[in-house]
Amino acid sequence: MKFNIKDVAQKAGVSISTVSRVVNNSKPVKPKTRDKVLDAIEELGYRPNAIARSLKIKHTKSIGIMTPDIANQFYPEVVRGIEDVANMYEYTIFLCNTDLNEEKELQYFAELEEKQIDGMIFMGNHVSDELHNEMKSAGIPVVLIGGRAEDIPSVTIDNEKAAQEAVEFLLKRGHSRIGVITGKMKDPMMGQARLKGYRNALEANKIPVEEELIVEGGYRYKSGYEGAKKLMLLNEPPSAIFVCSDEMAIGASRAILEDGFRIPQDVAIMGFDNVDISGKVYPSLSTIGQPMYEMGAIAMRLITKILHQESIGASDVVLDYEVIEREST
Amino acid sequence: MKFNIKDVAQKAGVSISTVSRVVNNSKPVKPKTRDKVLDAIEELGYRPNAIARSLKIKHTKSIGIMTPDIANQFYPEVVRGIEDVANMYEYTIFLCNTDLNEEKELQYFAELEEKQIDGMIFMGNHVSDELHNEMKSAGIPVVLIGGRAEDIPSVTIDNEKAAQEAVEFLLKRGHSRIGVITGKMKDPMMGQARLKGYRNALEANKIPVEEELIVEGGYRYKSGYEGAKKLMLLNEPPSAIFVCSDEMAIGASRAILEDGFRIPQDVAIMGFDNVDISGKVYPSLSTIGQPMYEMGAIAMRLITKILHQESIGASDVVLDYEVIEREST
DNA sequence: TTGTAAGCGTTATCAA
DNA sequence: TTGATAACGCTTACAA
Repeated sequence: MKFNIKDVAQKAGVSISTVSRVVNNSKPVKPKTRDKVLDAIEELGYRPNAIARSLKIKHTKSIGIMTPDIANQFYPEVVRGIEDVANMYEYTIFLCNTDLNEEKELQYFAELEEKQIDGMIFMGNHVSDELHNEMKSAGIPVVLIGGRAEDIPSVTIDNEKAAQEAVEFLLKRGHSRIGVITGKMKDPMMGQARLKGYRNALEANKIPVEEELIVEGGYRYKSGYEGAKKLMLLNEPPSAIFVCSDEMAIGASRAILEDGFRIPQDVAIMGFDNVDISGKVYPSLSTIGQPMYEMGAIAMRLITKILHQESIGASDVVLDYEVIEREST
Repeated sequence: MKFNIKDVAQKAGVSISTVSRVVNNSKPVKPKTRDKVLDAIEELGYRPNAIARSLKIKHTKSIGIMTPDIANQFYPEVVRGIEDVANMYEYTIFLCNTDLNEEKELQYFAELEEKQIDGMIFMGNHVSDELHNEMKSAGIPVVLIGGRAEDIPSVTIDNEKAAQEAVEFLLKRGHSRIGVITGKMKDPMMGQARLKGYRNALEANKIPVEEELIVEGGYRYKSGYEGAKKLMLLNEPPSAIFVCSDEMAIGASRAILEDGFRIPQDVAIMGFDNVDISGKVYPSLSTIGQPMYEMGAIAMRLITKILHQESIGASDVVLDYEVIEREST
């Protein structure tokens, strides 16, 4: 049996307003009547209906998260970061998987907007024009993680600079013939920016960029595996490879080991992300550490700040990365 | 600017009822007036308010998921399975991380119940009495993944049998001194059942169970690492180790490799779960494959069935596992 | 300190 | 085929 505020009021012999007042602690209530109400609540096992409440007060304490695929190594950690601070502020989160599909992004956005979410955190490699419109017109705070879009707060790292440091790290270790397995080139951050960093590093060190050393990957294991195979088949294979995601780097390591090369003696591998597993595999992966948990936590914190109209300083927050040296270099 | 059904009605010059009818396609509407309404909707960019709708119709098309920690290797895949079928049936999911903490479980359950979720999928190693009460009295379908509780539908695999097969697999490869790194012993499935399977296998093969070969782990990498170190320090170390989760198995592998042993020549490793990464690490992990995605998908399917009152057959569905042979054995 | 009543944006019943 | 209107369960002026 499900009871509502009216039942409680009846049972306690008071009006529904006073029940509301004790439930929300919103106005003083005489201790005695408060106790009566509390007893009634207890006895009936009353649970307030948050939907009805939301309808009235016009917010839901729910926020949406759109992630390309929670089953990918990178996202669970940031979602955890989001959820922890969401929970702290008593928000609860809707999770959506978009598969980077614009249709799905749009459809989910509409769905969540109808459900009156108070805010939304978006991860994806690009905000389409249509989605951008939706975001602007929805009238709720949106923050991006790992990407940028006009007029929308974001939390990122400096991918270009990080990538540059990654290959400079390799350069300093004496490598001069360095391959790269990139992200998808249509992805501005994971694709373009990181490749740009690679080029920067070589140019800054007066090393000519050879196109044959650049192979386009994606994000997943398989493309890393294939990319490395390709690279090692070159007449003059690289002595080090900068792989633009850890998952690909693990694939690349496997390919290299299979081909009978040693890591890092024959070829060094530098990853990107510092996904949980990268320190645990053998050989453990040197990589660029992205503060995934923090990115999520900060994004969510941003949302709460906007919601509470605390001034938010710079609305594009750029977090520090770190270069992590492990066994693969 | 946010518009509601009234605004649309006004703009279209009809009553709100007919707007509702065209929005929901619930009753015939003359094509001409339908068009007027559609135009108004378009023009205003009207989005129905699902909260108001839910208040009236008494369901929300939202379901809750409680997971110990989405950042653990195992869960993202099952959550993905859940979400995919949820999406198919137009449900959207609330995600919660409990850290296996009973307080948090209870608190989240109440929160979601107040938000009027239509159903709930629970993952955790145990359903406390209090939570069990809540589940029964909430009046919504609940299904468990990876665990059992009285009167609550569940989807699992036969952990005991799977574990037994895992060690029998080792036995058949000629190992007779087999160590085990267990899950937490207070966990009925990952802890108790899998250890039971280990004992069964040895007993069935008339091999005495030696307590020194049994070390209690947990779930994470570190306990696998430490467990293996301990085992390899024995006067007579095992020639194979059955590790009750892949993440621990990866930790164990690392420990063994560090100690200068080879896998599988000196010691074979058998994991459990078949987490995404286990086929990608080096050496790749032989393991028991749990159909994680399917577990999620089926659990969610169960929810929709109950919600639509389709009869559900057996309410405890036990899925097949598979023993996967890779490089570590 | 408490109660009455209006209203949040829908759906659905009933009449027209 | 359409329109008034009463819920749905709550919060919040306003009055007492």
